[in-house]
Amino acid sequence: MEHEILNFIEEIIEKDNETGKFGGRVHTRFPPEPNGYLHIGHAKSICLNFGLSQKYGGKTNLRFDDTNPEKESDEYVQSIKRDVQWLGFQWNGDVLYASDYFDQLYQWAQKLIHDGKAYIDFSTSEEMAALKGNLTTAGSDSPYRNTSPAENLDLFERMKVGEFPDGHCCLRAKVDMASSNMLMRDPVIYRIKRAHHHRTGDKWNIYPMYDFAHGQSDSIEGITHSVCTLEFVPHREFYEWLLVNLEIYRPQQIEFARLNLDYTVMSKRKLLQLVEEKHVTGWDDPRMPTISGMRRRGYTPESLREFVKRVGVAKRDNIIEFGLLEFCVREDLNKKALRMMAVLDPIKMVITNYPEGQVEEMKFDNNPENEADGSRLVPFSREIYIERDDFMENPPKKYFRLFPGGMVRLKSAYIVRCDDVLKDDAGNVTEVHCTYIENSRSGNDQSGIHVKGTIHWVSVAHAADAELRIYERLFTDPNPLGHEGVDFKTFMNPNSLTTIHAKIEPALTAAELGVAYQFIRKAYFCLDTEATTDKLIFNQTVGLKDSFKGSK
RNA sequence: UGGGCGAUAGUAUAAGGGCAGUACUACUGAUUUUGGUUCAGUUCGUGGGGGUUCGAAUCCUCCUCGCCCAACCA
Repeated sequence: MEHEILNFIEEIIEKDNETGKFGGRVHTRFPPEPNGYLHIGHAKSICLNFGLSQKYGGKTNLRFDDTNPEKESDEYVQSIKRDVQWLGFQWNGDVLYASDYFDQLYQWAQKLIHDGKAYIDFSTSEEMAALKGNLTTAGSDSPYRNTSPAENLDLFERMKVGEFPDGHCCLRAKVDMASSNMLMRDPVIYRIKRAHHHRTGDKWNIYPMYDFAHGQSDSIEGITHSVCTLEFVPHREFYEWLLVNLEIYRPQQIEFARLNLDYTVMSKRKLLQLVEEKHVTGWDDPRMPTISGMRRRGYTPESLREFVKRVGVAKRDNIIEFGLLEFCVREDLNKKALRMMAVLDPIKMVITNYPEGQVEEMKFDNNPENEADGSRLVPFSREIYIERDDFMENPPKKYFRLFPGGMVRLKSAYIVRCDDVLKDDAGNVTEVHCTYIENSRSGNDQSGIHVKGTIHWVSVAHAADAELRIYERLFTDPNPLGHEGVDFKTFMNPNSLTTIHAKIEPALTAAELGVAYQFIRKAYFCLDTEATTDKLIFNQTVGLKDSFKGSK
C-alpha cells in the first residue's frame, strides 16, 4: 500500500490527532507584522498554514502582530490582506490583531508582577546589555530585580499612564540571568513607546514585546500548532515559560526553515531599503520577490502555490533556484496564455511578389493547448516586420531560420524565400526582400515544400507600438547577503530592467490587465498596471525555454 | 567560545535497520507550422573516521562544516 509522503509538521499533527492532544483540532494562524509587503517567503508560510488546516479540516486565522507602532501601518495591513486572498486563501472569521489583546496582555503582565515573576527595570539599555553577560559568561542580576511586587505594580501603572518618557524603564520577566539561552536572561516584555498605533491610536504608552504577545495571542485564539520559522527556536523556551506561568492554554510552537531564493534577498528590512532608496520603483516593482511584484509581473496564484508545494517543508537551511519558480510559472502559463505575435527587435521584410495594397486575414489559434480559446484573424500584407535575429546573412550550420536563398514559414501564413538584402552604410541589414510561395498558405498548403523553421511577423501597415519591459534577476550573485562585510547592494544587476519598443499585432491593442499572453517564440507577457489607452506597456513575465544553441 | 538547530545528486525533497526514489536543472533523441509544449532517455548523491548488525542514509561514538541566539525589532 502506497503511503502518502508527509512533511515533518504533518507527521506531528497526525500523531497529535492520534493521541488526542488537541482533541483532533487543527487551528493554525498566519501572523505577519504589518511593517512591509509580503514576499514569496511569506507565501510558503501562508500555503503551509492554510494548507494544513484545509488538509485536516481545521481553521487558519489571519492575525497581525502589531506590537511595534513605529514601524507598522494600515497600508501594510491592506496589502497583506489582499495578497493572502489573491493567493487563494480565506482566513477564519474576522481579521485579528495582537492589538485586540492589549488589555488582556496588560493584565497578564500584572499577574506576573504580582507573582514576583516580573519587575520594572530602570537600567539604561547599555547597562542592561552589560549585565546580560555574553555567550560564554552568565549575566548578573539587575539592581532593580528585587523590587517588591507592590511597588512594581505601581510603577507599571505609571508606565502605562505615561508618567515616564520613552525608554526610561521597562518591564522584564524574572527568569534566569545565567541561562545558556540568552533569551531567558530576564527578557524585556513591555517597553514605553508613546507612539500612535494604527489601530489603538493614542490609548497606550506602553507596548508588549513580540515574545510577550505572540504565545498569548496563540493561546487566546486556541491555536493548536503555531508554525514559525527557525530563528524562533530559542524563543520557544520563553513561549512555554509564559504559558505555564500564566496558567493558560498551551499551543505548540513548531519551527521550519524559511524559503530563500537565489539571486535575490528575502528580508522585509532589505526590501524596504530597496524601495526607500529607489533602487526599485516600489514594493510591487516586477523585479521584487514580493507577492505584489510577482502579481504585477504576471505570475499566477496557481504557479506560486505549485512552487511552494514543490519546494517542500523541512528544517535545513535552503536556497531555492529561481529556475524552479520559473518552471512553475511557465507550466501554468502554457495552459492559459493567449498566443500573440509581437516583434521585439524589428526589421522589415518586403514580399516583392505580393500585390501592393492587398491584405489577407490569416487564421491564428489563440491557444493550441486549449481549443476552447478559439482563433482570430491576423492581417497579412506585402510589408511585414520580422525579428532581427530570425535572419542571418551568414548562418551557422544548424540555423533553421531565414538566410539568403533559404526558406521559412511565416507563422499561419506563407512560406517565403529570401532573395535579397538591403543594408545601410554601416553594413547593417535594413530590409529583407523575399518572394512568397503562392500555394503554401497555412491550412491549405499545396506546395509540397517542407521548411525547418517557422517565424512570427507583424504587418507593417497594421502594427501597433508597445513598450516592453524585460526583466533579469535583481542581483548578479546567487546569495547577495552571503558575503561578510560586503553590502548586498553592490551585487545589484544593472541590467535588471531593459525597456524595448516593439511592433505588435493589432489584437494586442485590446490587451487586458490580468490576462496572460505568450508573444510567440519569445516570452510570456502581461499588461502592466501603468499602461494607458495611449501607451501600451507589457511586462515580460518569464521567457520561453530556448534550446537553440547556435551563434550568439 | 556557551547553548540550540541542521547536514542525502548542481538545487530542493523522500527512504524511519532491507534495491538510495521523486521533481527542477543539465545533456541526448523523437514529435511539432512556437528551436515552446509533449514524449523517451542519459549524467549526477548519503560530510569524515570508528563501532553495533547478516545488513546502516537510518542506531551508537568521535570529528568536521553550516545556520541561529548577547534589539526596549518581529
